Amino acid sequence: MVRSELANSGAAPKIPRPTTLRESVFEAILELIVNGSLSPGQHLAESELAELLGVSRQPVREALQMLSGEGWVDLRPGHGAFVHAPTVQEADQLLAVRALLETESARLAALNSDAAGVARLREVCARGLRALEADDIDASVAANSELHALITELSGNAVLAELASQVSRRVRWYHTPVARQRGRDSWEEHDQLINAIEARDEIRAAEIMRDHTEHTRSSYLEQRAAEPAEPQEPAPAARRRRPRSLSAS
Amino acid sequence: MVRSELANSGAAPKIPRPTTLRESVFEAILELIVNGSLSPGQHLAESELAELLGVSRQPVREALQMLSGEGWVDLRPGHGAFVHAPTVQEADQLLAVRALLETESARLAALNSDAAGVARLREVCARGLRALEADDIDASVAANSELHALITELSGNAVLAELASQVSRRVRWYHTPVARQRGRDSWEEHDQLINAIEARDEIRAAEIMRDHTEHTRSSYLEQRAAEPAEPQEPAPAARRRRPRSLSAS
DNA sequence: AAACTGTATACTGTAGGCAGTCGACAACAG
DNA sequence: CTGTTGTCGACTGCCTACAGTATACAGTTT
Repeated sequence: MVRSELANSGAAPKIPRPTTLRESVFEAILELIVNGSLSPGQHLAESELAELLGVSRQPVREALQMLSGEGWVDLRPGHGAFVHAPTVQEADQLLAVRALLETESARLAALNSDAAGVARLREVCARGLRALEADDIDASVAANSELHALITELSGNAVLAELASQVSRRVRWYHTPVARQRGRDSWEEHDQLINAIEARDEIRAAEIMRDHTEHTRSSYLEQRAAEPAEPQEPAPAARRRRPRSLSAS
Repeated sequence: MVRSELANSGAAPKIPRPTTLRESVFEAILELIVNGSLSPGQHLAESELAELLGVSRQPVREALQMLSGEGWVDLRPGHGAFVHAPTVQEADQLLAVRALLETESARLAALNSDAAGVARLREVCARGLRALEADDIDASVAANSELHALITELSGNAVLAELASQVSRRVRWYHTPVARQRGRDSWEEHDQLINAIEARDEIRAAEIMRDHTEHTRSSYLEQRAAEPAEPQEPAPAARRRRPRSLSAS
């Protein structure tokens, strides 16, 4: 059954399917949170976001609920959405979970990966190092995320990869400012990790990844210890009324 | 500062706070999925669910998005919601993740738990055994879930507990029919696990939990192997039009 | 007879609107 | 002056309505 000539003419550019509005809004708000335009604890009024983004309240509502599902905002019935304010304890717990998930990923990756996978790992690793040399922090951080994501993908466990991805995004938010501290060491550990994966040494791969994630964890805790204290008061949960300023800057 | 007499008159019946409608709808649909009224792959039309539950489409939409976030339904833009149809591979991966999370929970619980926690564990364990003696499968399964939830709680890592809880709920859905197979063994393993936790033996606790979850995993795979094949065709993703029957039974 | 095209139908995605509720502030009583 | 109560404002939660779009069916053409 020769369906049609068009079907075989591959290279379908996949017409720029306008994704649903709620997804665009989701990305937009997430960006505002990650880059700090919206500060933790801040109240998010649907109407204001809607006006700011030029859409109606409905897509904003749905986006906020998606964000709530991934832990970016807290939804208090009747009160609306508040940017999630992570406590030091919670950040630490999240880092612990990330360590667990990534360690297992590395172990499985060592068991399952093939030459092609290793090649991809090396490529990303090289890219990260180049970014580091060039003092391009953003590119370095991005490459770091990409490398970890790739490892979880190579684990062959999609569920694990999905979970690790979510956890990683939040971790990155919490400790982005810390990232610039440890660059060189981090990429050397990555290199050793790839070696272990290539050698199919699951024990060593897991070990290196555990140490690696523990390093970033302790580095995060040091950073926090150096700071004065919790920036936001924990009890009143930041109920300030009328923030009125969503100025994106 | 004596606030008021009322504040101290404990035993507040906590007026039946009407939770938001979307949460009730969420629970209702989840129940329909878990008990099989809605079969995997089935298309869920918002209007029908809305009419069935006596609410408007809006809360249904929001509930469906919550369900999508936890992996119960798949949301295809422009096409609506479909009950998630887990593949054998995915179920296996989920069981692997559960094993990972619960093993770590058991390890941490062994490190952190106190006498009170152990006492609660023993209480639940005893309850589960009684249910088993009485051939009360439902109560036994419930106690099982409760026990595992309690262990994750005792781990002291709330993030880990939250993740484990979500994963467990889905696992339970997948292998509920399998549960009745291994009852006696399961509760004996639980008993040993509690002993290890009480003895602060993190290594052994983790070991027992890993074996325990691996047992249920292999038992699941055996069950699936005994069955003919995948009940639903994977490719067309179940696009059947007009199911029209949401008959709850 | 087979395939293509036009039309009808039904569902989703989004917008707008209304009632209920919560918090804050001000007036009032003790 | 302190504690209480009434009123106002604002926001959320939900419902209804409309437009856009994908699917199925039937009619038409080759």
